[in-house]
Amino acid sequence: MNDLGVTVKKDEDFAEWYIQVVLKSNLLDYAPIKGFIVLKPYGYAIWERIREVADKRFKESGHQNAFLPTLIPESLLSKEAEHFEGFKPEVFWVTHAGNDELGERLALRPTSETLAYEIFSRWIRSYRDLPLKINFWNTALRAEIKSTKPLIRTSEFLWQEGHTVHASKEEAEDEARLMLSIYKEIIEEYLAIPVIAGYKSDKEKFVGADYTLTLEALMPDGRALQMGTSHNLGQNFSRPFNIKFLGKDGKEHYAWQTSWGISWRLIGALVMIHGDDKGLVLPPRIAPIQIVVVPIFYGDDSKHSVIDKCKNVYALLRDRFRVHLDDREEYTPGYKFNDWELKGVPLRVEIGPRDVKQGKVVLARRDDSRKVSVGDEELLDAVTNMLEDIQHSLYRRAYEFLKSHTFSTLTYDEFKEHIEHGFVRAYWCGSQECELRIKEETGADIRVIPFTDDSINDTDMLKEGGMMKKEQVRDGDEGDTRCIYCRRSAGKIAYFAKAY
RNA sequence: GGGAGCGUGGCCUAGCAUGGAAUGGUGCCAGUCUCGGGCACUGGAGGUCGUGGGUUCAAAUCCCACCGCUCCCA
Repeated sequence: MNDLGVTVKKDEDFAEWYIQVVLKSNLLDYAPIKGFIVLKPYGYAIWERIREVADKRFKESGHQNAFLPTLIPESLLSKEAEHFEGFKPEVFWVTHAGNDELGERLALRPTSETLAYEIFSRWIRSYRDLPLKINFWNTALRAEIKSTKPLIRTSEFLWQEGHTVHASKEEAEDEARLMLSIYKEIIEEYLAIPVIAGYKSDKEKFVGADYTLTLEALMPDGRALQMGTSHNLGQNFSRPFNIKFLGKDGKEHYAWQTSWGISWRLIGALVMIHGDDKGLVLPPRIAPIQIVVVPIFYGDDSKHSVIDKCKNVYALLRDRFRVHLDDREEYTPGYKFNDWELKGVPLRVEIGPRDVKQGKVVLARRDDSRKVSVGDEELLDAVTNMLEDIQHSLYRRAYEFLKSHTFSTLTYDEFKEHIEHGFVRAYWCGSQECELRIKEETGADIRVIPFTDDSINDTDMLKEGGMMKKEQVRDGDEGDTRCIYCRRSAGKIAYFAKAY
């Protein structure tokens, strides 16, 4: 063993493990500017898969892609005061054009609401122009100086930001909810990461939004990670940006808006949740390479028959799967096994002289390291089933982790103990003061206030009942539903956790 | 905002106390040999010791300043 592989164990030094995995598996590299990274081809291929899946859903639900400039004049960015105050500390400013100082500073977009809405206001005149539903695949820049982490917290990140304009409040609400459910589907069914859906508290919501919907996942170190957000902006932006339309009633109305986004942070979550001591483990539905074929040959005698069989298998699988034939001659099979395991390819097909002779191949799973030998005629079925099985067992494993690290409690003492290990589900009075105090004393935030009135969460946790029961923290708690902190009567149930 | 530590071939690293030819591993290149779990051997290329200044016959080593990075505390 040498330092080509990951040299620390995931459960012994998680932070170091994460860095080694993302670097050594060839996802990314550091850039020469603090807080910035370079996404290498293998990492970008994962982003392309996420983008492919998401883009399809966006288009199916009536959204169109467009492009916006990176620079936003200060006068525009500051037009919505609360929004500006929120982003100000992390804005990069362009102050010069060549040698000349600019009359007005230009922000490198931290997010595009202000720029997009200035433009939207020129496009919208009548209710017939609505709804306007546009998505941008781009990057955003936020100056992160402390505690940066590749993919999780970087000063520039790849993301998509959707921006919509609607004629009614209800329509905007539905849109915000719909996009969250689309995100949830992508994250759970493709990335195999279970999430908890609900509202952000006022303290944690997007600055300028009426409310923010969020999806929260739990990382192996017990910290929560925000996976995607969808904001109902109400009329908070349409007023300052003057997005008005003439309704059927012949009167002018301010429009109702949403914005929503997911970023390459999802790749970071993927690494943390599914990875192991050997490196990455990618769910088949999102893996850029689902199957790698590795030939094993001794001398020239068997070499040709092995290579031929590998090519046949490759051709057979290529139509239905993303498959790669590793025919490099300068590396030994053992080296290749380790290399592809580091890169997280879900399934490996090994073909050697023995397999050629017996009319078989060896299939090796990345998730549990099991190897099986299957006859050539069963190959297609076996591969299909195994990939599905890997997809589901990865989700299952992540789900069991989330479940076993989500604690329900009625006492603050227990709260402080559990908060070190995952989500704590507790009653909360709804006051920001309690929220701040808890943050101060324990380092934990309210990550999500779960939905109680809809079907979004019913796909998993809630359906199983028990600890996830909607109206109660725990079964039979009707007698004590007071706030975990101030002991006043509680209006809500909230999930607390330390966050990235 | 406060404190501590670290910068040596692509990467990791020895050397620094007590100044005197820059150590080893990995990776890279060539060849031979191998290949069912990171093969082995031989040879080779690759270094402004973060930057600038100072002390000294002599500085990776001691002193000063700067730059960069990491960690801890608020």
